[in-house]
Amino acid sequence: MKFEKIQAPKGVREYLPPESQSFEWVREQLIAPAKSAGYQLMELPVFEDTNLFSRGVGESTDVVSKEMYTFEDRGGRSITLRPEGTAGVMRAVIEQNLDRGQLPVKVWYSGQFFRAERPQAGRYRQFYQVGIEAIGTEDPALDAEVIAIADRGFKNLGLKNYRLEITSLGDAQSRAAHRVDLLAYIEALDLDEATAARAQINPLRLFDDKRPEMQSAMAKAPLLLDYLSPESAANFAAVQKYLTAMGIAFVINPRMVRGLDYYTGTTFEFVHPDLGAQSGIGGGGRYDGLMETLGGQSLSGIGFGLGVDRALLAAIAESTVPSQEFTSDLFIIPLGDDAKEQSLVLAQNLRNSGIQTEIAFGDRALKGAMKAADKSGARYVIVLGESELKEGVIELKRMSDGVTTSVKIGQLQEELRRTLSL
RNA sequence: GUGGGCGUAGCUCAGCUGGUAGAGCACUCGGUUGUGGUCCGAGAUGUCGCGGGUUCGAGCCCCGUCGUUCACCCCA
Repeated sequence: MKFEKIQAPKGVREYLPPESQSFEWVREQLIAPAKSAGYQLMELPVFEDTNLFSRGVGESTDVVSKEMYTFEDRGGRSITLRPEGTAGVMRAVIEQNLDRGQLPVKVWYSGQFFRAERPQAGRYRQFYQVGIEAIGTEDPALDAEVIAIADRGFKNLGLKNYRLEITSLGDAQSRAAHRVDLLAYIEALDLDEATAARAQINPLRLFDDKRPEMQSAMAKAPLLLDYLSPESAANFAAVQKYLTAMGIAFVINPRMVRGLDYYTGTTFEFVHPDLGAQSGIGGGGRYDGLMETLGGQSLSGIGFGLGVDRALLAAIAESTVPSQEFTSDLFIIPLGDDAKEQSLVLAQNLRNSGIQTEIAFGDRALKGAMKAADKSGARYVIVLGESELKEGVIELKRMSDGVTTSVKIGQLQEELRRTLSL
C-alpha cells in the first residue's frame, strides 16, 4: 500500500539544514540591536480576533480586504492569522495595561505572519518578521532611534547595497490639505476603471504604481511633503538631523506609500535593489491614532517590521552569509552491544560538560561509520570496541590530519576539553 | 485575483523532426582481519506532476488540473 505524498501548503518557505542556520543567523543579527537598546521581548499569538486587523490595519487596505487568512473557530468566533505585527502588540499593551507605567513601552517581537497573496520571489504566504514598537512618547529622537535600530540590523548582516528611504505623512491637517489638491489632480487624469477605484480608496496609492504611463502621469502630482504643517515639518527636520548625526545615510522619498492605513508622521522603508520586484526588506513608521482606534488611550507609537526571509535573500545576493558548516567535537563509533550501551553513557557525560558529541547508529560497517563521522564534520573520532572496553584506553583520532593519540577513557573528557580549549 | 515560463531518479539536468528513459553528483556495499576524505569495482532508485485526448505508438502533440517560478495588483 502506497500512500499519496502530502505537500506543503502553497507559498510557504521552509528552511532546512544547512540553510536553516543562515536563517537563524539573520534573525539573530536583526534582533540584537533592539535588545541592546533596551527593548524587551513580547511573545504574542499568531491568531487574533479578526476585528483587530479590520479595525486596526484598515478595511481599505489590500492586506485586510483580500489577503487575510480568516476562519471561524469552534465557538463561532472569527479568527485571523496575523498579517502584520503592530496591531497585536497594541492589543496586548492595551489589554494588559502596559501603557500605565514607564513610557515609552519598548518591545520587540519575531515570528511568522500570513498573507494569502500570490507567491513570488521574496513573497510568501507565511513569512517571518522581526519588529519593534516604542509606544507612548512623541519625540523625533525616538523616531531616529527606531530607524537606527533597523539600520544597525541590516549593517550587522554586512549589507551595503540597501538604501533607507524616509518621508513624513504629517499630521491630520497636513494630510487633509494635501488630499484635496491630490484628488483634484487625479480627477483630471484619464484613468482606467481599476486605477480610478484604487484612487477612490486611497489616492496616495497611485504614487506606487509601477506602470510607466502612471509614473509619468503622477510626475507632477502634488506631494504631501509640501503640505506639512509647521509642527510636522519641524518634527521631520529633527528626525533628519538626528539621523545625520548618527551617520545614517537616507534619501527622502516624497512618493513613498505604505500599505497599512495607520501610519502618520515619520515613515520609512529599507529597499534592496537585488531582490527582484519585492525589494522592501523592512519598513515602518509612526502611528498616532492606532491605539485609540483599538480602544486604548490616545498615545502615539512608532515601530518597524523587518522581513527575515528577504533580509536573507539580500545577504545571499551580497554574499555576506558566513559559511555555517555544521561541526561537532566528537563522533563515537561503537562496535558491539556492550560498546553501544557504553557509548550512550559516555556521550551523555561528554555532552553534559559541553562537548558536542555524536554517535554512529545502526550497526554499520566501520568504514561506513567513519564516512558518516567525516560528513558530520566532527573534529575527533573514537572507536569503542571490545579491546577498548577491556583495556580502558581509546585512540582519539583527529580528523583534520588523521593523527591519533592514546587516551584513557576516564580522561577523555579532560583531554577533549583541553585540545578543544573549552 | 490576472498573465508568461517550467514540472524527467535524492540533487542538477540531458532526452534530436512522437517509437515505452540516461548522465554527473549523492547514496549503499566491496577492494581480506577494526578506521574517513583520493582512486577502482559493483549496486539500488523513476506509474517522465496528475487526469483525459490525438496516434499503431507520447517524456516529447492537444485540453484540463495541481504544483512551481517570474511579473502585475499589493507588500516584509
